[in-house]
Amino acid sequence: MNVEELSGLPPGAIDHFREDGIEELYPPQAEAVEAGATEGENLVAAVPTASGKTMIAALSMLSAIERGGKALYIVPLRALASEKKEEFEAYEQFGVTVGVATGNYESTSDWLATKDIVVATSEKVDSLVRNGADWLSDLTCVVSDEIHLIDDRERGPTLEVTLAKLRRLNPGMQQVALSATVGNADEIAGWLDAELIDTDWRPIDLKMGVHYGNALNFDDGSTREVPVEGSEKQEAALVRDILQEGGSSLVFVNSRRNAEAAARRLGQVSREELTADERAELAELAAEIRDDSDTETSTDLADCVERGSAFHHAGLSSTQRSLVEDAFRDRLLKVISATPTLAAGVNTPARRVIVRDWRRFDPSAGGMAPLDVLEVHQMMGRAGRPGLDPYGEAVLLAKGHDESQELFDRYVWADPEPVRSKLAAEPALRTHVLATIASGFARTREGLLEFLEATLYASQSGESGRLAAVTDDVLAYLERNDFIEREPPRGSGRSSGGPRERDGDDPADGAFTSAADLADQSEEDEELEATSLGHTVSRLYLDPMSAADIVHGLESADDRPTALGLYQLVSRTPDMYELYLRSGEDEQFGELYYEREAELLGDAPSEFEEDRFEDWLAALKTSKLLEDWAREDDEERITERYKIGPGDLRGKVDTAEWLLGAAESLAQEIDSEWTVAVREARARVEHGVSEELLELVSVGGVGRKRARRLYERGIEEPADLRSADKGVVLDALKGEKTAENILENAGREDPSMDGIEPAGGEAGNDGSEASGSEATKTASERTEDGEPDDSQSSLGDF
DNA sequence: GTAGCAAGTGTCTAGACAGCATGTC
DNA sequence: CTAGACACTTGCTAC
Repeated sequence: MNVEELSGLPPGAIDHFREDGIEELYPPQAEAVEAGATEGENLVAAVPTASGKTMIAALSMLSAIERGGKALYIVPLRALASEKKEEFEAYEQFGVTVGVATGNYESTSDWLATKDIVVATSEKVDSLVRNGADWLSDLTCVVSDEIHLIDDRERGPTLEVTLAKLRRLNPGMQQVALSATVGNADEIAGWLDAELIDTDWRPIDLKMGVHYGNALNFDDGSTREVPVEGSEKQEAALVRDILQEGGSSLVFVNSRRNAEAAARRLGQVSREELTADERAELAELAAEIRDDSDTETSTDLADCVERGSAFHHAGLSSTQRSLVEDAFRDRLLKVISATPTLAAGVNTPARRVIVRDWRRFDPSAGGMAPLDVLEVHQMMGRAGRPGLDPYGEAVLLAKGHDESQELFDRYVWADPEPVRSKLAAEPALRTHVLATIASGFARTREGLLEFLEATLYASQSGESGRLAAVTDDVLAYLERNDFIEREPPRGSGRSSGGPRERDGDDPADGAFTSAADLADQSEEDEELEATSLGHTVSRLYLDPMSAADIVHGLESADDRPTALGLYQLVSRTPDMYELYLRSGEDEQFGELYYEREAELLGDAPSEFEEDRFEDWLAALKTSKLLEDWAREDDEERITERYKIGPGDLRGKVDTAEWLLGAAESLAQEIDSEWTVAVREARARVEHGVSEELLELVSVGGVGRKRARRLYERGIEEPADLRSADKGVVLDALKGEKTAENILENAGREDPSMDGIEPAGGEAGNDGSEASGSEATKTASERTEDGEPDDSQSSLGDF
């Protein structure tokens, strides 16, 4: 089918596609159009990665917009949200507007309301539903990308429930679901009342094979000689082999350490094939990486990059990740060894994909467990760059003949697993049952069960017994913790009351009144209603269990909680991913625990309950990390001390910021006297500063480093910036431009630095030696009152 | 004495969404 | 039912 034959798209769209080099639709795309993609029909497209799924979505969304509607594109990752946004922004030339909504990415709901296409993560959509964004009921087309992630234990239920809610809000809307090829795409299509497009078609051929000994055997029967020389590893031989033909490779391994070690070794291979120009460009890239963060991870990565290889995992900072991805896409980097981050993330195709490790440590399995077929196929699907490679190759590595055979059977010939809903797990239901009640989608137990009937889980399981049983457990939990109340049935004359407003007199609750009215209101049933606390928890997007922990912790505090106490409180919450205790650290943190026991909120588990006590210490470790951060320790020092990467540190700080923000709202909600303490702890984590710098850091352009330098020179609050000697300010802030900018932000009348010389430094003031040593002293060697503190430095440096 | 290597032993394990309101060095 | 790569240490040999 030619693009010219498409109808129902906004004027200009077809020209745009043609300019983009698109003339003929791929077969799956043509199939989608025939199935009614441009006419508002529901579709499930289960097709391989990189075979034009986005185009199917685009055709659906654009035609929906042309009919006067509005489209939502749901993605699993923030990085994908920005990738898709950029892709769709090309449509602005023919008048289609695009907005993004993720947790850390701009945008008010009002602003999103004006956009034709909104790209958002599934959690963000869920959050928007909970917060009652009006525009959600204007949607006429919803696309769910990577819908097979519904199978994911943690995040799948969110997608599932959110889709069910969106369908309820907009009964007639078009649903388009994009999936990897999975075992049961037909079931998903059945659930969504959608036409199914299920095909293995790819724009470039994919040859799958297994390397063993000196031979690479492919699924099409062909063989390629790839000898392994001397003590080198199989992957090294395979990378060299394809690199000599000008092809890049992607190596998937099962741990960060393996990724780093492999990248180091593969650098020996890639450096052999570099041109002088490439060497120069790589040196620049390496410098950029070193510049981004001063950590061991950065140095190691930069050392690899100079040789044309790189590793990729979640310990990298987001800047480093995109630097690596971009350079690989530009064919500057020849090989990346990666953990699964790269399989699910943004598009980074390679000529040859090598799946080195097909087993991964899984404590619940008691050892190494084989990866899912779906996951291995996702990695393999990264092989083949459209327009650049004649075909893609995906290779598994076997050490023996038997293993080779096993890999063919297990992964090459095998079909991916079916997608199974994980909704009936208690943690998932705990969250979603509360949200469903709080946002008015159900107001009785029966209404709740009826709502859950619209999920994939129900359509898969057939019997609702288990779901009902878990729901009852969850309801009991929510009631026990004062998140919901059960009320005896009332007469049918009762005003509906805002489903999200506890002070029930607000009758109009915007778009959601209709949703609420749909809820079953049988007069016999007792009513379920979210308490004010329950509404808050739902809107804050907290796991109710986290909220309960926080509330109990705050209530148990007799004295003003310290920052460490609050950090530990949020760190032990299910919403904070645990930092894990290394060998010997149980003792170190056990010691720290006895030292600071009094600061911790709530009751510690007994030491005889080993697992729970260890979790408690792991949370203490996380909170110590946060305290170090809020004490102005350097990134380098923290990453080294906790053996983590810059990306992990950012992640922990981000999560803590979010949870402490939520804790502040909860503190207010329960009228805790510690609200201010929580706010301050949150601000300290947000900016990474000690208490005395909080004021300074509120000035635009002043962060933890600059604030410290100003403070050391006697400028202790924003008002001082307005009166301070400019020379001193300039000395603290270096660049004139920066200094002027900051003075302006502080509200100084005349911020100009013209003709000002930096003051201080060696010259003048009271003893340059004393001030110098004060300046170089790391913050951890200071205590709140400025005295040196022996106990901290001995405890601090493990 | 020491370089170089084989064998033995201990360690440790993927990822990443969310509130709210704006901006580090 | 279920681990295995890496990094570091020790021990041996050959000069």
